[in-house]
Amino acid sequence: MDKENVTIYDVAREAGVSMATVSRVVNGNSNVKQATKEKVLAVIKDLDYRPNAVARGLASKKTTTVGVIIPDVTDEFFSELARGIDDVASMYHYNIILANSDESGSKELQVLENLLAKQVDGVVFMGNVIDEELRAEFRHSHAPIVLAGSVDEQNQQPSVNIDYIEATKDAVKKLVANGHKQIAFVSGNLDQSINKNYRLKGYKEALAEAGLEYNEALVFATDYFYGSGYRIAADVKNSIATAAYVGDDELAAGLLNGLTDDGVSVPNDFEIITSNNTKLTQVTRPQLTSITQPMYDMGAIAMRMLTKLMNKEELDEPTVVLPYGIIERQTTK
Amino acid sequence: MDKENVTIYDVAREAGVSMATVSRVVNGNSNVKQATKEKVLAVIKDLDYRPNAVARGLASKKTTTVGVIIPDVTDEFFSELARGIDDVASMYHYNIILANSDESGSKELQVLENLLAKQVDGVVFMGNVIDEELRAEFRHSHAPIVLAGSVDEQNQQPSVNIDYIEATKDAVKKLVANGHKQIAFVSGNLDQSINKNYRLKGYKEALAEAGLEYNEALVFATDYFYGSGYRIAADVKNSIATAAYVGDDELAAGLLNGLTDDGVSVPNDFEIITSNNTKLTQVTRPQLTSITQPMYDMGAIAMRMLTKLMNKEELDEPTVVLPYGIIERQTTK
DNA sequence: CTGAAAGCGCTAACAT
DNA sequence: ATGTTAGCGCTTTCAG
Repeated sequence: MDKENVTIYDVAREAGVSMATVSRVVNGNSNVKQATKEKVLAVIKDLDYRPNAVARGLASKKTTTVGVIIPDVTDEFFSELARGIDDVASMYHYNIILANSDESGSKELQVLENLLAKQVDGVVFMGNVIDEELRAEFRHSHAPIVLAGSVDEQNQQPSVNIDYIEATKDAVKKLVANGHKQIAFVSGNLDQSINKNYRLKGYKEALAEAGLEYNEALVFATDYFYGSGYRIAADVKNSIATAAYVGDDELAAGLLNGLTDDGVSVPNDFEIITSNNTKLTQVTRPQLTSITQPMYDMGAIAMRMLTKLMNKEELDEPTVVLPYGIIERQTTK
Repeated sequence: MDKENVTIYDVAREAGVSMATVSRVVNGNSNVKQATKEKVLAVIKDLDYRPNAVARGLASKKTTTVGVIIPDVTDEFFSELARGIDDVASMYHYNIILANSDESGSKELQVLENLLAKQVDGVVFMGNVIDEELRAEFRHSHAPIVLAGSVDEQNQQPSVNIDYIEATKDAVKKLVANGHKQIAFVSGNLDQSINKNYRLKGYKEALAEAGLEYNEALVFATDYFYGSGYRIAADVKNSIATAAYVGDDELAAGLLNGLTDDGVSVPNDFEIITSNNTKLTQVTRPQLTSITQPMYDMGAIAMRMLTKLMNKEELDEPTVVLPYGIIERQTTK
């Protein structure tokens, strides 16, 4: 029942040509007479020949697959990026091996080694803490690696991002402009440099420019879950804050609902501005005012850059910084 | 600069043994003297040898990667499934090639052929319309294929699901029990058999059992976007419906908000029950009452089944039907 | 317990 | 325009 797989050799024999010729027509090499080409094509169809990509990969040293390391596919922010990546990947005839890392350094490292062992032609990495070990693996890698929606303080890898410092700063300034003096900073873990060295930095800069003092009691760091935001609402309510900048939409949704359920009226009693403009921001009531960033495009562009790198082309700009915006909805006045 | 890749041959030479022996220690074959094993391991570490998975795949005819066809990673329902799949895949040392299909028959087919060409050891398929061409490819496939969260009317493939007919029926019956006589059925495209032959069927059965007449004017079929739900709200409001069963959470969230913004008070004036219990259901205000289904587990179990199949083991049960539930939140009384 | 050797199915010079 | 011939880096009999 398991009929033998038909190989390039079979079609060569059947078509009365050499393997090389078959290989040529399969790969669209123009150096083949029209007549032979047709004959070969006919045999291919007849035998239902399907080239073995693994063999091809071994011989050509190209697998036409790229690795994608993602914190969590279930996270709206990253899944949007992943979609952008996959769309342009498939446009260029690449497949993606997707691996969840949970932003765990050890998993990221192990997964990366795994991908490299599988001879991926390149990888796009998403994750916000790049330790020395990982960095070493990046350097060691034969395949190009680009970062998407992920900051690298040392800026050694090609990457595509928005300016997180400025974006956060703008968001906080908006709150300042609305008259707030006590603004909470709510984010994920401060071990992640995107939170500590980018968002928090932008937050501080905005305060400084407004002549407001930085107060650690207004910094709430947790994780990225809705429930965490909901739970932290009580603490925020009990603080002296009258508004909050939030680094993640699920967190913001949780905070908003927690506050609302606790009798706080947003935006009348409290204003909120969040960061990613995912679908969630339109679902909550009131709808969340948010920084906007082009997640899909970030993924798409990162992948496009990767195709160039894999093709040994020069990058015009190794670090692309995309524009962000702020969309005012109903959690700010 | 591009230092030559170190191959199994290099370590064999360096360790003074044959390639076969190196291969044995790399693969944990017990037939190696402890001393030789240690020597080889030392050389491997020394040379930083990394086995080439592509070569391995060609020689062994196993790639330890499985294909995953998903309608859209960005869809919460499917991304949860994907996470379950990836987690058990990595537990069994498989990687997944993830491909978005947008439920387009032609893309699904093309992607499947592609995956098969890459010699994946198996595939898990998510998608709700399986046409004859695709089915033929399934049959033709050398690699086992299991369906996850996707119905197959002909039930030819191993699959894991919940009982969509019963679940929908229960949901609608709940609405009936709450006194409703005019219940709207809101879903994605009726071309998808999950909507037409499962959900709608369950809906009709519930009506029939309640002695209620089926009324086509109460059937609203659109797609799976929040905006579509929001837009359709007006039509629903203008219909004679006093409650709705909705086949998708984004759609339900849209409907809910559309209705609310239009002055309809849920659940007082109108009740809603949705289907997937994704994160969204807790974010909306009022929170959505929903059918619950174990998305993550469905993915995990599907992948677990696949590992058995790839291992030539028998499946106890080719069609696993997981339990569902209904969680009452605030869009029903 | 270890080695020799034959592939796995294809690409890529190099000839012709 | 087409064929010959080496590999690609590893696994896997088969011997010993």
